[in-house]
Amino acid sequence: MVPQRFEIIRGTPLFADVSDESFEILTRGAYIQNFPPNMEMITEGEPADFLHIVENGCVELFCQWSGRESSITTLYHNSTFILAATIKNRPYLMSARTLQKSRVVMIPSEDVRSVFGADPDFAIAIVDELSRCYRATIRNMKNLKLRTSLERLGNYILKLHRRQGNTLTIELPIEKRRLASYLGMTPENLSRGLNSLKAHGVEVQGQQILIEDLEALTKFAKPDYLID
Amino acid sequence: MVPQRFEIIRGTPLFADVSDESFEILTRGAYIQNFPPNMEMITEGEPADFLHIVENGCVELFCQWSGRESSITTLYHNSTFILAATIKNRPYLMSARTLQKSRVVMIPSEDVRSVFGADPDFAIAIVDELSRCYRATIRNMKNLKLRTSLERLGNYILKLHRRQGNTLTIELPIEKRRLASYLGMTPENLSRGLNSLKAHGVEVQGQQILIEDLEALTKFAKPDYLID
DNA sequence: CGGTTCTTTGAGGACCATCAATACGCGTGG
DNA sequence: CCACGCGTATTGATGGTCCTCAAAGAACCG
Repeated sequence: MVPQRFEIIRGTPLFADVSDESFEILTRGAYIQNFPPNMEMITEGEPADFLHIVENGCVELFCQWSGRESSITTLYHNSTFILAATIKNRPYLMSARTLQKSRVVMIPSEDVRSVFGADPDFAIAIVDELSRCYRATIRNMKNLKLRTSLERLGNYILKLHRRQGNTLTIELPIEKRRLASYLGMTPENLSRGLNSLKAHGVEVQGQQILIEDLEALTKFAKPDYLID
Repeated sequence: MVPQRFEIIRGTPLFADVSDESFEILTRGAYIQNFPPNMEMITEGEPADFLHIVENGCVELFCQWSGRESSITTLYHNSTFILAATIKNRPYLMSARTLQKSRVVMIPSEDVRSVFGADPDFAIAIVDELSRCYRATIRNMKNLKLRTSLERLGNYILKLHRRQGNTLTIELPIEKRRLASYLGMTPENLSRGLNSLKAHGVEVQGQQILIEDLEALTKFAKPDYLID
């Protein structure tokens, strides 16, 4: 019955290849929690007692300093966080809050570390996941340092376009103020930025975005496979 | 005699715990190369055929897009790069160039991946290194997104202060234009920024920086253990 | 010592943040 | 069903930060 409850995460890359024994150890001390929207689940600086996995819903990782706040990334189903803190047994560097009602699996960090040492397949999966997240962060950094806010916005829209099956009508998955923070700009500036992109074939109506001239937008945003 | 040549890296965290057999495999196909200063060793987009380790000297990781360039980090002796690309067998996301005459060990990525699968101690060391780099990048990101350029500069000086044994006379380890790029600003702005920090107890003479009022600088920069 | 590169300083302008006010959207309760 | 209240989104005005361009000074190197 325990395996039953955790069936969903069993299929994710991080756990797909682990042995049944390992999975049993990992889930033995684990539990599942349902969070309401807008709930701060973890706070930066706290010890990383659990590895978290978003089973469904939506979780934002963000950070704060000196009264300011910035959104780092948004996680959806079957995403893990924050693996590095768990592995190194160090405090979280980011806080996490739910954006929607979310179901989250929590595995005690100790169990993760001990199975990591005992099961080579799990170790490989961990390294894979870590590398993936690391590289995603580097891409994010390049995006921030090499592009203007308008270019970041344009490429973000193109990324949504690709993710949502190359449709020209795109739905923003998060609130604009959070998107603004993620892109390193203010909500006001995002609003103006979306208007500026009209000159490059982008039309906006609320959460809907319409790409009227994909070629123009692409020419402006210059997406790059080493960033996006 | 092969172990002889690679004695220096044997003591670094990544290799300290691996078995002699594993180390022999890792170094069998490896070689050491001496690079002159200002030499581009690897270019982003290329396949990651080797794991690189800076044995001595100084290497800058940077990235480019649309004619712009940005410095990501600077590596000194016994630093590895770029591990994640090696593990995932993906193209480099960053380029690397020497800033000084440097001696670099290059281990074929295939050997790294095969020893990684066979030697659990090496796997642990890899995960440790990956986590460390990942967390460093997150800190970097927080620094960029949560602070103004002047605050970043102030905290950078404080970091040097700590690293150089809490002396009040600090030596900049890299050129100012590269520091500017690392901090996400232009050389002109860095120059002006250093002047602005006079108001917070910082005096500059060329590559030398003198902290005249540590308390004032600290009060201004507000260093944070979750960022710096 | 001459040439190159880096650094600094100044002027101007682009970009972006802040503040303020209005409009919009949405859920709640009357 | 509508009115209300709350949070979000937009728009305008303003100012600050930061980049660009240009030129002069300083450091480095052959």
